[in-house]
Amino acid sequence: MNGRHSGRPTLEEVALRAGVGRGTVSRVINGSPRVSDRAKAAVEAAIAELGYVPNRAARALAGNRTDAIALVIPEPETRLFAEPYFSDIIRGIGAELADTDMQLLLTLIRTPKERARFAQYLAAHRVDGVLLVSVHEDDPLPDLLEQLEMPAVLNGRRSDLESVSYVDADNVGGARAAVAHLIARGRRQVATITGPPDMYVARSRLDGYRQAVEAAAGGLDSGFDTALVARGDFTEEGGRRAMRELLVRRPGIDAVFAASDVMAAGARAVLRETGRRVPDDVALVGFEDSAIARHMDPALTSVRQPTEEMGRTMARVLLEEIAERESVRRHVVLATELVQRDSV
Amino acid sequence: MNGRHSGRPTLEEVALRAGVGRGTVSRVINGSPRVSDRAKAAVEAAIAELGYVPNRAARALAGNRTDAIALVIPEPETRLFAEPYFSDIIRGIGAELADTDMQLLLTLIRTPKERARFAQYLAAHRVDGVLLVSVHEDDPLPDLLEQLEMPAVLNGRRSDLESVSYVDADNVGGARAAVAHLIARGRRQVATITGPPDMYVARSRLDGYRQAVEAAAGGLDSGFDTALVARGDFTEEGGRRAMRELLVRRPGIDAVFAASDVMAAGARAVLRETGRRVPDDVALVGFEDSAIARHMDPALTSVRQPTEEMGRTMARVLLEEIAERESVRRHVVLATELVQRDSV
DNA sequence: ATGAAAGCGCTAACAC
DNA sequence: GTGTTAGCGCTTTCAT
Repeated sequence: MNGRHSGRPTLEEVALRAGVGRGTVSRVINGSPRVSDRAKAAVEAAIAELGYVPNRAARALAGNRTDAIALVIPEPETRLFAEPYFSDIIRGIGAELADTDMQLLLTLIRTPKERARFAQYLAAHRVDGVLLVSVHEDDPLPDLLEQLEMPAVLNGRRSDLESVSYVDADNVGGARAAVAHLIARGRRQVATITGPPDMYVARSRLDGYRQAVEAAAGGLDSGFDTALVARGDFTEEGGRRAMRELLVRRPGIDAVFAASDVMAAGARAVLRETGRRVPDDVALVGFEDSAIARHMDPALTSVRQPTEEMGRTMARVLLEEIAERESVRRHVVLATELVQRDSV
Repeated sequence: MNGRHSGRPTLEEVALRAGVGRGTVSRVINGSPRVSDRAKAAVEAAIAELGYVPNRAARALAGNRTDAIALVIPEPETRLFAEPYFSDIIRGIGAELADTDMQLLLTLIRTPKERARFAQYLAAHRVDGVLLVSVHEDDPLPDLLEQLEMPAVLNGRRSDLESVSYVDADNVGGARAAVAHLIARGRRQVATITGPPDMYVARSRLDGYRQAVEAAAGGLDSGFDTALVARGDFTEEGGRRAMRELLVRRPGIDAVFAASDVMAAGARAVLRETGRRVPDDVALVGFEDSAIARHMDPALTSVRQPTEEMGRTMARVLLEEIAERESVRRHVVLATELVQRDSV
């Protein structure tokens, strides 16, 4: 008998008050159908009167679960992936979790050492599931998760054959729509600035560009032309470099589709420096990962991703995976939207 | 005897392997000095061999603590407080927590109902401490935290007499520096766009403005003049409205200090619409809560807040409060920096 | 349908 | 110093 008692009512006290056994109280709390209405009512009354709140730690210990999921954010990416992405995703996750009593753990992973530590966490089953954002092709975490049979959902995928559940934006479709838009407006030399080719998202957006170009038939000066493709790295400086390259290779360019709005910002700066009017001389459409496009130039057309919805969907999918014991992989691709804010 | 055993080694197995009792293992894990070097070595070896990781739930249950802290974010604010603030704070907290084995719980609070639910969490002692951002004057949470004697740290304060621990930026000093800068550059009619007067941060920035104006003596056309003070609400539209008002009241304004960069953006738009050149005709300095200033106009001077450091400091202060049992309140004010990016 | 009882893995008090 | 033991509050058989 020690004085550790926290002062909060326990399940046992509820049972006493309701005049039932602890097992019954537990069943009521967990919504078991095997309780009489009478007992259920008594228990619920007792819970309300006592202001009983189950002890999470005890539950976790006895039930071998944690009622918590982790959102893993590779630190280097939090800067690159511009900020609204980050908070939109979190908002979405939060919205989905609101009615649950799942908790959201935020895990920033900066170094391999921290990754190792997180792997320990996972192995020790300290969370019921994991949400991963900005996953790189060579990220070891998804495979680890799979080995551990830990429910997990990625935002984006590592490749076409992604084996782990994921929620992704329709990058191909978004890019295609953007380029088709430019072509429909009469642009005849549409270039593109891509992301690093080892990122699936970059390849997808390039695919979309290519599809639109190839579908254009005679609407363009040429078919798919590698001279109109410049490689960026999703940074503004990368966008600048790519734009300069493009202007050297094809000075007559009259439109650019950038695989990210940050690169679009870089491209825009270069275009202006070289005396081109944007969007009149050279129209610019970017994939909107951040809100930079909006702030930089509220009139710029861009491909909007449903970031918050991605967050919601990720959480929903993860909860489903946790609920069923089997690991059925789910793949969800959400539509993007071409937000036309200019009259190019 | 049931098959629930998770497969992970337990403290007991470590004890067996090391040839000591469970108590000793526990002492080693928790860094108690009351263990012989011999025993300690044996235990550590066993831990390494078995790959033992303590079970958090069991620890929490037995030790009546959770090794987790919550970061509470009032949902309505996440949009208002522009995004980089948010991720910088989190980055800072994460950095500070990295060497700890504290977990960070993210709690979005959207509605009074959710707040009530969170209060339950707190009462049930599901976290060891709480970090609060963007606290309003009438927010009931800080007082609740105090009643519960739950360690807590705010970012910002509700008033001069804040009773809960807080970490804040030097709003008065930052504003004063900004206005002094404008005056030093020869501006003679410096206006200000404030935030809502029921927010301490807004009042502080106005105080700084006032101090600088009053210190300027003959450097300005007039002393502190309420006609040069327009009220905004930290939104861009609010900045616009305030700027229009100011131009009606004092068309000769040649400088504006905005209490946030979002409002500065609004003001800038209005200035340009009315044919003023920025910064030549009217110089603009804003408090940089977001990175909007940087993106919108990389050359704009602004008052930079050490957001990431605020996050780190908040976490550090909270950990200290948790470590000592007494609740000593700490108040930390971090310096801001005037980042001069133009030559106004 | 429900009470009793056996743990879940750990901490901390207690004895030696 | 170290082993032993009694819980922490809950879930989950197992009887009944």
